[in-house]
Amino acid sequence: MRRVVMVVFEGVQTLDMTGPAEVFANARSGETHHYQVEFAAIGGGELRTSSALRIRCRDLSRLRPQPTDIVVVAGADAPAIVNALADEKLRGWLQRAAKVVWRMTSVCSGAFILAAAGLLDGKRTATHWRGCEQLARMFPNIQVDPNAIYVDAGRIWTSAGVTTGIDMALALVERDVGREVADHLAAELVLYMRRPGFQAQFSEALVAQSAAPDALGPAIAWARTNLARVDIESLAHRAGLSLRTLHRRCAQDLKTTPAKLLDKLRVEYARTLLAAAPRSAKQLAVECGFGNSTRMKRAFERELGLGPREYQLLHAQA
DNA sequence: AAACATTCCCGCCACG
DNA sequence: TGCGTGGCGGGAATGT
Repeated sequence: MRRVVMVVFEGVQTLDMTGPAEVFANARSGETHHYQVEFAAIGGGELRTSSALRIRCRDLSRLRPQPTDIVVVAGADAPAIVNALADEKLRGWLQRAAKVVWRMTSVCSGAFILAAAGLLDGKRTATHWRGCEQLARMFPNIQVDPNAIYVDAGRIWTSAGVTTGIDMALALVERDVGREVADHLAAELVLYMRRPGFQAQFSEALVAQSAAPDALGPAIAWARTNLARVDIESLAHRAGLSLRTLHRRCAQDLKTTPAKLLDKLRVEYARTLLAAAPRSAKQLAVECGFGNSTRMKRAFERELGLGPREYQLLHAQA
């Protein structure tokens, strides 16, 4: 039986710790549990999480890292994470543990703590999409992968935001114990779909809309529900902009171009349709506004690095 | 696979 | 003059 050490601190993001904890604590074959979960913080005692939940935890300083341990470092929002980063004892413990334990992992902004302890140098890393740029700036040696849900860098794993910790934990269970147990767990937790590590962590459409000021936002929202019809011209019209200005606004506000934006929305929509029910490539292409399956295939390859067919196969498991 | 057609992008300039 | 906009046109990218 492995021990899972959930490393927490004052103000820790509740789901970052409870999500993975739930996965590990419920991983079992018949009556046999595979993990024993412990919550630990420097100093121990009682602390408050982000959602005002109070938890009682062990003193991390007194916990001796074991070769079979999995360590999970949770994340937090701005003030709490900064305090955690500054905690020398915490960093020291993590550095010592990293040399010993089976796996060192982080959820969300927990990656900042691992980074501050120097454990991510030269490693590919995932973190919350909002923190990607900052992580890359603060630690230039780290290869931040903004698209990953989680990253398996050998003994060190990092996951993106909040609920992605669950996906990572499931992947770890699958690695340790096997596919069956992981699948069973996913079903128990009523997960809609287990996500592979490389799937984009957020909806392109939502981000595009929130980043787009005034008339462009609603126009994008409209485009999303009319993908079978829109083209660049109608999008511009809808936004009340000329083609030229639409190009400029896309470049400036969304760091993309109109054609690429539409392709992204289309691919994203295709993915949700694919997840909902099987359909022919031709029909899917029409529904998403690609028109034909060749164009759709190319767009998929550009956006995701794999075609619709492979994408579908990959998700058939769930 | 290669030639042909279309669409897209962006520098440039004129306008208010 | 400064600032944002719209239209033009050609070369690049994409699609057929």
